[in-house]
Amino acid sequence: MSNPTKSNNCKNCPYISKFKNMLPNSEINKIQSNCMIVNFKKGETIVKQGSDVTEAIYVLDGQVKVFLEGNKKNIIVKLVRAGNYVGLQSLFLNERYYYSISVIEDSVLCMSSKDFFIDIIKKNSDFHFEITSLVSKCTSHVFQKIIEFNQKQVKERLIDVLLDFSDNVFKSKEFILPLTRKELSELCAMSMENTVRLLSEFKKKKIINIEGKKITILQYDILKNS
Amino acid sequence: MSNPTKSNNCKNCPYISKFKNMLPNSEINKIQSNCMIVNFKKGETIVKQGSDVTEAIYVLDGQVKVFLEGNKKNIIVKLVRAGNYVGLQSLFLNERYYYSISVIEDSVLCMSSKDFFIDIIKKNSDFHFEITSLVSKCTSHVFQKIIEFNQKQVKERLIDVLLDFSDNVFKSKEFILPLTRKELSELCAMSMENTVRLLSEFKKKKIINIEGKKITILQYDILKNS
DNA sequence: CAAAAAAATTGATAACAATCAATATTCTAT
DNA sequence: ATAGAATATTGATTGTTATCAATTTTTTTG
Repeated sequence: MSNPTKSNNCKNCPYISKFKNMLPNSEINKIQSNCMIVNFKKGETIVKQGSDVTEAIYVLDGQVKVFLEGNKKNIIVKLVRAGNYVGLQSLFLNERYYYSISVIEDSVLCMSSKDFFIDIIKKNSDFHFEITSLVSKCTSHVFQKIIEFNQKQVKERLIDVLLDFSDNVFKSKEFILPLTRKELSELCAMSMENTVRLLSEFKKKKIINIEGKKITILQYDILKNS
Repeated sequence: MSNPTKSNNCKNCPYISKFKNMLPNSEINKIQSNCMIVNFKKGETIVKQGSDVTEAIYVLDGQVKVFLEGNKKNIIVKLVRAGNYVGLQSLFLNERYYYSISVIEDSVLCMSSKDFFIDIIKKNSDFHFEITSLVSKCTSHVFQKIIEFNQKQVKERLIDVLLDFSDNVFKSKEFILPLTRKELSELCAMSMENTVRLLSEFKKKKIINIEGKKITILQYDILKNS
């Protein structure tokens, strides 16, 4: 983490503009003078499981992971990319963080204090409603994870993650995995050895190609139906 | 489901009074004339996975389960008792229900239409904030479930459920399980056979006693540390 | 650049938990 | 009250996935 700076222009922020029609200019000005831009380097921790919730956190650039720290292994609940809040679901509870957040590629975050943020949403019902929807969407996502982790086997879970990267994140059959093998396994809630083994199996069958972190999906349909 | 009736007095409803200080009387009157009291019998379905979200649902009496319907087995994500909303997290999304809700003991529900409910929260920021907090709490709960299901073994999961009933639900070492063995296993995300096997094991070791659905925790500390 | 550390890979083994199967018990409805 | 259905129980077996171990490759850092 380095160089927290004041925002100089929320109105032109490509991400915050999503909320422009929910907030009058006067409120955006208030947000601008109350938020802080902070740079994080890959690997740095933004939020540590068990710590106090003091800030609303918005990812302006880069990508972060939300994960649960277990005894030996972690589980990555989701990746959050630029243009999204992260950790919103803890902002409205008098509880400590029950998960950690760290940075998987150099990132820029926008932070506002919890009290300030709550004040803003209470005074702007459309924005408030949007925030409620976002928390709901997070809940929905976690429900899906429960299905994913408990009703599917490791192979299917890994395939789902690969297809998600291809279909939704990079929108390309070829992409650079922004995760280590260990992180990939944490995202699938399985052991790293099995992750590697399955990737090798797919490669041997020429369903995908792997060069380090570069993955190419060669036979999309076969992968999808494996 | 039977006999939907108009509410006759929200102000004296022991549950809704939790929100009294967040809503002016005029709004409570509006809620009263816009909500419907519905009785459900044990086993009946309130919400079917995949169906449209049209109502805000509040459990006035009884108990319901929220569960994910998988291919062969279900997973119960949570039990919701009297005095709580259920399914709130779907009310603010333009998505269908991604889970089902059904009744595990005869229950009385209070239902308001989605649009009406959203209108109410948008006009009452304290109540709105409370609803946001409740959705957040739900998210928090589901996160815990991910840990529970993925970092703990079946034995520990079953123990956790038994202790939760003893400590938090019935606040007694002896209680009548409101679930079948199959439902208990779905709450622990494990097979029914293993659930029964483990219960039998605990009984044989005289850690608990079982007579049908009546469970008595005989050696609390040993159970807790098993 | 070299040494050390971290990450990735592969094989062998073990543990956990699901499934299958058979039977017993309890509940439900006529 | 009784038949049929649903639920519960126990044992045997199988399959999946984690763990352990050993090695290779890549990355980091002094």
